[in-house]
Amino acid sequence: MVKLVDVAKKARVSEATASLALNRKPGVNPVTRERVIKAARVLGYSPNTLARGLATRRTHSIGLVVTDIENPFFGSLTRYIDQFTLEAGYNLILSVSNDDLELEARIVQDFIGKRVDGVILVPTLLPRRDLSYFETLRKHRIPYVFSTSYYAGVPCACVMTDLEEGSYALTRYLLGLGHRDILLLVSKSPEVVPSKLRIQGFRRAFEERGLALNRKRVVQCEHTDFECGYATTLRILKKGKPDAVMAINDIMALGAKRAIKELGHAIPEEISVAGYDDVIFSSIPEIPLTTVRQDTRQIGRLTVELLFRQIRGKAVSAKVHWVRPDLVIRKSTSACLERSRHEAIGN
Amino acid sequence: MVKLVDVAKKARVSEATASLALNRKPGVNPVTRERVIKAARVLGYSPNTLARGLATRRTHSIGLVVTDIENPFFGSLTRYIDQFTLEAGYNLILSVSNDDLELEARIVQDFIGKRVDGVILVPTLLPRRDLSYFETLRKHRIPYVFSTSYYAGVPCACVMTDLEEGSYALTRYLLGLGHRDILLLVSKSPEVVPSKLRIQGFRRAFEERGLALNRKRVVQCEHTDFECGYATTLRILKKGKPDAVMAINDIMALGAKRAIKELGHAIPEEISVAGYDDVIFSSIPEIPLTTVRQDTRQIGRLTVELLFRQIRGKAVSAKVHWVRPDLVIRKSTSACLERSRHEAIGN
DNA sequence: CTGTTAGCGCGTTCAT
DNA sequence: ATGAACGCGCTAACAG
Repeated sequence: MVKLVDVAKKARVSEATASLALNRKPGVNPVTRERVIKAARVLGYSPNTLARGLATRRTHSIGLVVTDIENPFFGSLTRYIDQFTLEAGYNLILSVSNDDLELEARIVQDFIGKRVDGVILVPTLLPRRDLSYFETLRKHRIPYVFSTSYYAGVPCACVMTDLEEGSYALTRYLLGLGHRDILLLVSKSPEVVPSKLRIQGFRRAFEERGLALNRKRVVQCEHTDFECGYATTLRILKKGKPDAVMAINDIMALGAKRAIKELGHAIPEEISVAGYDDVIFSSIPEIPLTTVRQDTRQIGRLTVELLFRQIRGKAVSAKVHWVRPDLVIRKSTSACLERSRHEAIGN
Repeated sequence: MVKLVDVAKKARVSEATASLALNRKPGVNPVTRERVIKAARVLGYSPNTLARGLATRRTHSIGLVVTDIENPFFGSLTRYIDQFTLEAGYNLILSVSNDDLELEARIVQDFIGKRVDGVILVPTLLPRRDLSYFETLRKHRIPYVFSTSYYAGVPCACVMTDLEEGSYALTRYLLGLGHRDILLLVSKSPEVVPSKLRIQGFRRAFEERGLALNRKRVVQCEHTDFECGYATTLRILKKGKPDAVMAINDIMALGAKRAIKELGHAIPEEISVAGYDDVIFSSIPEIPLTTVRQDTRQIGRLTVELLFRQIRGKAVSAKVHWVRPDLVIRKSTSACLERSRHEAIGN
């Protein structure tokens, strides 16, 4: 294992000079510097980041916790966060929490142990009561930022799509098409931010029209995947046909579509379906899903920016930085035929 | 920053004893041990992994390089690799190479600097000539394993699907349906393992039937994404209609489907389409893509297993460990109507 | 400009 | 069973 002292010897300088030269710091003769750099290359020297981190108290790595890396939405977000941190000269350490609160805590603890310079956290879809690791992060003066969602009660900046607005826009659009009996599929814990905001936007659109919101149409699902979207929709449709189905994400919406088709209903003629996220697959001609796009690139960019601002010592207010959602209308939604026979449809 | 010495003081023992106690090593009085552990908890002690790694020369973290984390295929693979390494008590450091050779090299160099205990590499879709970082890995005695593909000329174990076999099975199936003029969309550099093997399987199926393979039907694409699958297919179809189109992955196949539909051809009646990977979206009713499934869980499990065998000091032969592919027949393929009018279709 | 020295926080002999 | 002293590889502060 060739180390700094070996390089120094070969270049006939002291360890300190070798260090300065290799780190391109000022105050070292250009000729000596080149000699050191060459010696390092010849010997195949690769600096030990651990030792460096121990000495400088900075690791140049930031930790990212993601809930579900199989979902292209988070895949895309991860890609951009990785890209932007890399451009800033930092490395990303990624771990997958799999929506498990305890695992998430372990991961963050590990990040702290690794002395990362910052943490980006994509919260799980479960309410977190034990906030102790945030306290540990604070004690260690490790900056952290929420991305995509946040845990209530944690004083921390957050970058996320204005889900309430997106949900509102989508619901308003559906109501405008004459739909009244709209099913909303949310997560297991509806009090969690991503669900809560979507429900709020949903309700706002109804109230705006002076319509009452049937709370029973807001359905909690154990998981937020294809299977669960399918099973839940199937179960509910057997008890009565809604005008439209909105899901918390695209993949659940696709599950819902499957259930609807299986029961012989036409989409969108009989039932409209809408998702959320605008995952790449949703734009494919076969899928044509109406959805609300979340700009992962923008979210990633702002998240990284906010984190680095803190790393550079600047204070960042613990508020939410909202990213604008984008209603994307495709072919899984259309006017509600049944209603239009009975009622006049408002604008 | 509370450190080991602080814990030791609070527990009224020496640093050495505190270390032994916290690491649950033998030779320390159970009572003292509890006292130490409690002191650590009270103080919110979080051991500095850097210092530990420096002292023990083991970091308990392994590095993973992935090419494209937006593709659910790699998302799924990453999920399993993360899971299995975690179960083994190791942490994963993930970086995205974005199919960039130079970036890949930088990432691996960084892993070496971080003194990871092992590296898992998903090679890019480009041929790698500069093999120097493998030499550096060897010098540092850091074990490494290829997953999903490998670079020719590097003595290293690899876990991947038997792509040749999968491609053969799929081609054979299409030939059996009467298709003869089959388009094969591969990557920019056809000499790269994932493309080469698919082409070989393709050819074997043709030769088995005594058919000549029209080399012009093996088409190289700049990228392996939806857009490129779409554009390439569009371009080629304008010069003549093939019986079927096979793509190197599912997402390209979907691009091909779009092009075919856009030109007004029916799938599968006029042109059959098949993909590769069996990404979750391919199973969705709207997509019904015939494809070759790769068992990401199995690949992930074996990859991690092979790496840890090396980490434990056991020798591992530098051969490829093939995982069985699985032909999945859905509704994007069917018998070739045109041929069946003219020729008798073999079994 | 360059060399000397003292930590960074922890694990690990070797005594006791 | 416990403690003192040293080393892991590197950077930073201070001399020269």
